[in-house]
Amino acid sequence: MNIGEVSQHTGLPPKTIRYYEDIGLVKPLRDANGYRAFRESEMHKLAFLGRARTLGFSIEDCRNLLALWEDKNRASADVRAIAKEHLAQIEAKISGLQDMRDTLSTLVRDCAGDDRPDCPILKTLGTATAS
Amino acid sequence: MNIGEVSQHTGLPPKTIRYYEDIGLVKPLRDANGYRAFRESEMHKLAFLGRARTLGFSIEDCRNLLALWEDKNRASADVRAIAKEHLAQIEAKISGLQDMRDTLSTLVRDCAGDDRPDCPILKTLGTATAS
DNA sequence: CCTTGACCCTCCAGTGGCTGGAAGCCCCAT
DNA sequence: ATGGGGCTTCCAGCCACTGGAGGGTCAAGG
Repeated sequence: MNIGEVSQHTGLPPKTIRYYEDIGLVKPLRDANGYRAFRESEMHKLAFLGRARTLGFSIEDCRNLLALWEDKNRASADVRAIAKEHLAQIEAKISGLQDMRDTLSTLVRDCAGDDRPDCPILKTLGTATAS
Repeated sequence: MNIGEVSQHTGLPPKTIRYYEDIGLVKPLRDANGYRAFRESEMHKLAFLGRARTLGFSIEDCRNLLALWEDKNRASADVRAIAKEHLAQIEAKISGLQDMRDTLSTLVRDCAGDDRPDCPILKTLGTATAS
Protein backbone atom coordinates (compact mmCIF):
# COMPACT_ATOMS: atom_id res chain seq x y z
CA MET A 1 0.00 0.00 0.00
CA ASN A 2 1.30 3.44 -0.90
CA ILE A 3 1.17 6.36 1.46
CA GLY A 4 -1.79 7.96 -0.30
CA GLU A 5 -3.97 4.94 0.18
CA VAL A 6 -2.98 4.67 3.82
CA SER A 7 -3.76 8.33 4.19
CA GLN A 8 -7.23 7.80 2.81
CA HIS A 9 -7.91 4.82 5.05
CA THR A 10 -6.63 6.43 8.21
CA GLY A 11 -7.52 10.05 7.63
CA LEU A 12 -3.94 11.04 8.47
CA PRO A 13 -2.19 13.39 6.03
CA PRO A 14 0.78 11.87 4.19
CA LYS A 15 3.04 14.41 5.87
CA THR A 16 1.95 13.18 9.26
CA ILE A 17 2.50 9.57 8.31
CA ARG A 18 6.02 10.38 7.15
CA TYR A 19 6.59 12.21 10.37
CA TYR A 20 5.41 9.21 12.35
CA GLU A 21 7.93 7.11 10.49
CA ASP A 22 10.60 9.70 11.24
CA ILE A 23 10.02 9.44 14.95
CA GLY A 24 9.87 5.68 14.82
CA LEU A 25 6.18 4.97 15.36
CA VAL A 26 5.90 2.92 12.18
CA LYS A 27 8.51 1.25 10.01
CA PRO A 28 7.12 0.65 6.54
CA LEU A 29 9.06 -1.32 3.96
CA ARG A 30 10.22 0.27 0.75
CA ASP A 31 9.48 -0.61 -2.84
CA ALA A 32 12.28 -0.73 -5.39
CA ASN A 33 11.42 2.82 -6.45
CA GLY A 34 11.80 4.12 -2.92
CA TYR A 35 8.09 4.44 -2.24
CA ARG A 36 6.91 3.43 1.22
CA ALA A 37 5.15 0.07 1.19
CA PHE A 38 2.76 -0.24 4.12
CA ARG A 39 1.51 -3.58 5.33
CA GLU A 40 -1.95 -4.02 6.78
CA SER A 41 -0.53 -4.11 10.28
CA GLU A 42 1.16 -0.78 9.71
CA MET A 43 -2.05 0.76 8.58
CA HIS A 44 -3.83 -0.49 11.65
CA LYS A 45 -1.13 1.02 13.80
CA LEU A 46 -1.59 4.34 12.06
CA ALA A 47 -5.33 4.18 12.50
CA PHE A 48 -4.74 3.43 16.17
CA LEU A 49 -2.45 6.42 16.41
CA GLY A 50 -4.97 8.64 14.70
CA ARG A 51 -7.64 7.68 17.20
CA ALA A 52 -5.35 8.07 20.17
CA ARG A 53 -4.34 11.52 18.93
CA THR A 54 -8.01 12.40 18.48
CA LEU A 55 -8.43 11.65 22.16
CA GLY A 56 -5.63 14.07 22.83
CA PHE A 57 -2.91 11.64 23.87
CA SER A 58 0.59 12.98 23.39
CA ILE A 59 2.92 11.30 20.95
CA GLU A 60 4.83 9.79 23.85
CA ASP A 61 1.61 8.45 25.33
CA CYS A 62 0.75 7.07 21.90
CA ARG A 63 4.08 5.35 21.71
CA ASN A 64 3.46 3.68 25.04
CA LEU A 65 -0.12 2.80 24.23
CA LEU A 66 0.98 1.29 20.95
CA ALA A 67 3.56 -0.83 22.72
CA LEU A 68 0.93 -2.03 25.17
CA TRP A 69 -1.48 -2.69 22.33
CA GLU A 70 1.08 -4.96 20.72
CA ASP A 71 2.00 -6.68 23.96
CA LYS A 72 -0.42 -9.51 24.47
CA ASN A 73 0.75 -9.92 28.06
CA ARG A 74 0.18 -6.31 29.07
CA ALA A 75 -1.62 -5.42 32.25
CA SER A 76 -4.69 -3.30 31.67
CA ALA A 77 -3.64 -1.32 34.73
CA ASP A 78 -0.78 0.17 32.72
CA VAL A 79 -3.12 1.33 30.01
CA ARG A 80 -5.57 2.66 32.51
CA ALA A 81 -2.88 4.62 34.33
CA ILE A 82 -1.90 6.44 31.15
CA ALA A 83 -5.50 7.20 30.29
CA LYS A 84 -6.30 8.35 33.80
CA GLU A 85 -3.36 10.70 33.92
CA HIS A 86 -4.30 12.10 30.56
CA LEU A 87 -7.89 12.49 31.67
CA ALA A 88 -6.74 14.49 34.66
CA GLN A 89 -4.77 16.80 32.41
CA ILE A 90 -7.73 17.29 30.15
CA GLU A 91 -9.90 18.14 33.10
CA ALA A 92 -7.36 20.64 34.32
CA LYS A 93 -7.24 22.21 30.89
CA ILE A 94 -11.02 22.38 30.72
CA SER A 95 -11.29 24.10 34.03
CA GLY A 96 -8.60 26.60 33.10
CA LEU A 97 -10.48 27.38 29.93
CA GLN A 98 -13.74 27.66 31.79
CA ASP A 99 -12.22 30.27 34.05
CA MET A 100 -11.11 32.20 31.00
CA ARG A 101 -14.50 31.83 29.44
CA ASP A 102 -16.30 33.05 32.55
CA THR A 103 -14.15 36.14 32.87
CA LEU A 104 -14.27 36.86 29.19
CA SER A 105 -17.97 36.40 28.75
CA THR A 106 -18.62 38.79 31.62
CA LEU A 107 -16.35 41.35 30.01
CA VAL A 108 -17.89 40.91 26.59
CA ARG A 109 -21.36 41.19 28.06
CA ASP A 110 -20.48 44.42 29.85
CA CYS A 111 -18.86 46.05 26.86
CA ALA A 112 -21.13 48.31 24.86
CA GLY A 113 -19.32 47.53 21.63
CA ASP A 114 -20.12 50.80 19.92
CA ASP A 115 -17.93 53.59 18.60
CA ARG A 116 -17.19 55.11 21.98
CA PRO A 117 -13.80 54.43 23.56
CA ASP A 118 -15.06 53.43 26.99
CA CYS A 119 -14.45 49.72 27.43
CA PRO A 120 -14.54 47.48 30.50
CA ILE A 121 -12.40 44.90 28.74
CA LEU A 122 -9.46 47.24 28.39
CA LYS A 123 -10.14 48.67 31.81
CA THR A 124 -9.85 45.24 33.38
CA LEU A 125 -6.74 44.32 31.43
CA GLY A 126 -5.20 47.63 32.36
CA THR A 127 -5.79 47.59 36.06
CA ALA A 128 -7.29 44.58 37.77
CA THR A 129 -5.85 41.15 38.19
CA ALA A 130 -7.75 39.24 35.57
CA SER A 131 -8.40 35.88 37.15
CA MET B 1 13.75 49.95 36.43
CA ASN B 2 15.76 46.87 35.63
CA ILE B 3 14.26 43.75 34.16
CA GLY B 4 14.27 41.87 37.45
CA GLU B 5 12.17 44.46 39.16
CA VAL B 6 9.72 44.57 36.28
CA SER B 7 9.57 40.82 36.41
CA GLN B 8 8.62 40.91 40.07
CA HIS B 9 5.96 43.55 39.55
CA THR B 10 4.38 41.90 36.55
CA GLY B 11 4.91 38.25 37.34
CA LEU B 12 6.41 37.76 33.89
CA PRO B 13 9.75 35.93 33.73
CA PRO B 14 12.68 38.03 32.49
CA LYS B 15 13.00 35.72 29.51
CA THR B 16 9.45 36.46 28.51
CA ILE B 17 9.96 40.17 28.87
CA ARG B 18 13.02 40.03 26.64
CA TYR B 19 11.02 38.00 24.17
CA TYR B 20 8.28 40.63 24.19
CA GLU B 21 10.88 43.23 23.38
CA ASP B 22 12.20 41.02 20.60
CA ILE B 23 8.82 40.87 18.94
CA GLY B 24 8.25 44.56 19.40
CA LEU B 25 5.62 44.65 22.13
CA VAL B 26 7.70 46.91 24.36
CA LYS B 27 10.66 49.13 23.62
CA PRO B 28 12.58 49.82 26.82
CA LEU B 29 15.44 52.32 26.88
CA ARG B 30 18.96 51.24 27.68
CA ASP B 31 21.28 52.34 30.44
CA ALA B 32 24.89 53.15 29.67
CA ASN B 33 25.87 49.62 30.71
CA GLY B 34 23.46 48.05 28.26
CA TYR B 35 20.85 47.09 30.83
CA ARG B 36 17.24 47.56 29.85
CA ALA B 37 15.69 50.59 31.56
CA PHE B 38 11.93 50.26 31.80
CA ARG B 39 9.71 53.23 32.38
CA GLU B 40 6.50 53.00 34.37
CA SER B 41 4.46 53.00 31.19
CA GLU B 42 6.42 50.03 29.90
CA MET B 43 5.77 48.14 33.06
CA HIS B 44 2.07 48.81 32.79
CA LYS B 45 2.11 47.55 29.25
CA LEU B 46 3.78 44.37 30.38
CA ALA B 47 1.28 43.90 33.18
CA PHE B 48 -1.48 44.40 30.61
CA LEU B 49 0.10 41.80 28.39
CA GLY B 50 0.41 39.37 31.25
CA ARG B 51 -3.28 39.67 32.02
CA ALA B 52 -4.31 39.40 28.41
CA ARG B 53 -2.18 36.26 28.05
CA THR B 54 -3.77 34.86 31.20
CA LEU B 55 -7.10 35.23 29.46
CA GLY B 56 -5.68 33.21 26.62
CA PHE B 57 -5.35 35.95 24.00
CA SER B 58 -2.76 35.21 21.35
CA ILE B 59 0.26 37.44 21.02
CA GLU B 60 -1.24 38.96 17.92
CA ASP B 61 -4.47 39.68 19.74
CA CYS B 62 -2.41 41.19 22.54
CA ARG B 63 -0.63 43.42 20.09
CA ASN B 64 -3.95 44.69 18.79
CA LEU B 65 -5.48 45.07 22.22
CA LEU B 66 -2.45 46.99 23.37
CA ALA B 67 -2.75 49.35 20.41
CA LEU B 68 -6.41 49.91 21.21
CA TRP B 69 -5.58 50.42 24.86
CA GLU B 70 -3.20 53.19 23.90
CA ASP B 71 -5.56 54.74 21.41
CA LYS B 72 -7.80 57.12 23.28
CA ASN B 73 -10.10 57.38 20.29
CA ARG B 74 -10.66 53.67 19.85
CA ALA B 75 -14.13 52.24 19.40
CA SER B 76 -15.04 49.72 22.07
CA ALA B 77 -16.61 47.69 19.28
CA ASP B 78 -13.13 46.83 18.02
CA VAL B 79 -12.07 45.55 21.40
CA ARG B 80 -15.26 43.64 21.81
CA ALA B 81 -14.89 41.99 18.42
CA ILE B 82 -11.48 40.63 19.34
CA ALA B 83 -12.70 39.39 22.69
CA LYS B 84 -15.80 37.84 21.20
CA GLU B 85 -13.85 35.98 18.58
CA HIS B 86 -11.46 34.74 21.19
CA LEU B 87 -14.32 33.69 23.40
CA ALA B 88 -15.76 31.65 20.57
CA GLN B 89 -12.46 29.89 20.10
CA ILE B 90 -12.23 29.12 23.78
CA GLU B 91 -15.70 27.70 23.74
CA ALA B 92 -14.84 25.54 20.77
CA LYS B 93 -11.76 24.29 22.54
CA ILE B 94 -13.74 23.54 25.68
CA SER B 95 -16.30 21.54 23.81
CA GLY B 96 -13.62 19.59 21.98
CA LEU B 97 -11.97 18.79 25.28
CA GLN B 98 -15.28 17.83 26.81
CA ASP B 99 -15.84 15.34 24.04
CA MET B 100 -12.45 13.85 24.75
CA ARG B 101 -13.17 13.79 28.44
CA ASP B 102 -16.51 12.05 27.99
CA THR B 103 -15.07 9.34 25.79
CA LEU B 104 -12.03 8.90 27.97
CA SER B 105 -13.86 8.80 31.25
CA THR B 106 -16.16 6.09 29.93
CA LEU B 107 -13.18 4.08 28.81
CA VAL B 108 -11.35 4.54 32.09
CA ARG B 109 -14.46 3.59 34.01
CA ASP B 110 -14.90 0.40 31.97
CA CYS B 111 -11.31 -0.71 32.27
CA ALA B 112 -10.62 -3.13 35.07
CA GLY B 113 -7.12 -1.81 35.57
CA ASP B 114 -5.66 -5.00 36.92
CA ASP B 115 -2.92 -7.33 35.69
CA ARG B 116 -4.99 -8.95 33.00
CA PRO B 117 -4.47 -7.87 29.39
CA ASP B 118 -8.12 -7.35 28.50
CA CYS B 119 -8.70 -3.65 28.07
CA PRO B 120 -11.58 -1.69 26.53
CA ILE B 121 -9.35 1.33 26.06
CA LEU B 122 -7.03 -0.47 23.68
CA LYS B 123 -9.95 -2.25 22.12
CA THR B 124 -11.59 1.04 21.26
CA LEU B 125 -8.41 2.60 19.96
CA GLY B 126 -7.76 -0.47 17.90
CA THR B 127 -11.09 -0.86 16.22
CA ALA B 128 -13.78 1.75 16.68
CA THR B 129 -13.86 5.31 15.56
CA ALA B 130 -13.12 7.09 18.77
CA SER B 131 -15.28 10.17 18.61
C1' DC C 1 7.63 8.19 -28.05
C1' DC C 2 6.27 12.26 -25.64
C1' DT C 3 3.70 14.83 -22.61
C1' DT C 4 0.76 15.62 -18.87
C1' DG C 5 -0.53 15.25 -14.33
C1' DA C 6 -0.89 12.73 -10.20
C1' DC C 7 1.69 10.67 -7.15
C1' DC C 8 5.93 9.92 -4.48
C1' DC C 9 10.62 11.18 -2.47
C1' DT C 10 13.96 14.13 0.68
C1' DC C 11 15.33 18.08 3.06
C1' DC C 12 14.84 22.56 5.13
C1' DA C 13 12.29 26.05 7.45
C1' DG C 14 8.53 27.82 10.05
C1' DT C 15 4.59 27.70 13.38
C1' DG C 16 3.56 29.78 18.95
C1' DG C 17 5.29 31.27 22.88
C1' DC C 18 8.33 30.72 25.23
C1' DT C 19 12.40 28.21 27.99
C1' DG C 20 17.14 26.41 28.99
C1' DG C 21 21.75 27.00 28.75
C1' DA C 22 26.32 28.75 27.42
C1' DA C 23 29.50 32.45 27.52
C1' DG C 24 30.47 36.65 29.15
C1' DC C 25 29.98 41.61 31.23
C1' DC C 26 28.62 44.62 35.43
C1' DC C 27 28.25 45.90 40.09
C1' DC C 28 28.56 45.63 45.02
C1' DA C 29 30.17 43.61 49.41
C1' DT C 30 33.76 41.43 51.79
C1' DA D 1 40.59 40.12 44.45
C1' DT D 2 36.92 37.28 44.96
C1' DG D 3 32.45 35.84 45.14
C1' DG D 4 27.75 36.10 43.98
C1' DG D 5 24.06 37.96 41.93
C1' DG D 6 22.17 40.32 38.09
C1' DC D 7 22.39 41.58 33.47
C1' DT D 8 23.59 40.83 28.32
C1' DT D 9 23.47 38.13 23.75
C1' DC D 10 22.80 34.18 20.96
C1' DC D 11 21.63 29.52 19.87
C1' DA D 12 18.92 25.45 20.53
C1' DG D 13 14.90 23.00 21.83
C1' DC D 14 10.06 22.14 22.95
C1' DC D 15 5.38 19.90 20.44
C1' DA D 16 3.32 17.98 16.48
C1' DC D 17 3.14 18.93 12.64
C1' DT D 18 2.87 21.86 7.97
C1' DG D 19 4.51 24.29 3.73
C1' DG D 20 7.37 24.47 0.06
C1' DA D 21 11.32 23.69 -3.01
C1' DG D 22 13.31 20.61 -6.07
C1' DG D 23 13.16 16.42 -8.08
C1' DG D 24 12.08 11.22 -9.32
C1' DT D 25 8.16 7.75 -10.90
C1' DC D 26 4.24 5.99 -13.10
C1' DA D 27 0.04 5.34 -15.96
C1' DA D 28 -2.91 7.22 -19.50
C1' DG D 29 -3.76 9.75 -23.67
C1' DG D 30 -2.26 11.62 -28.17
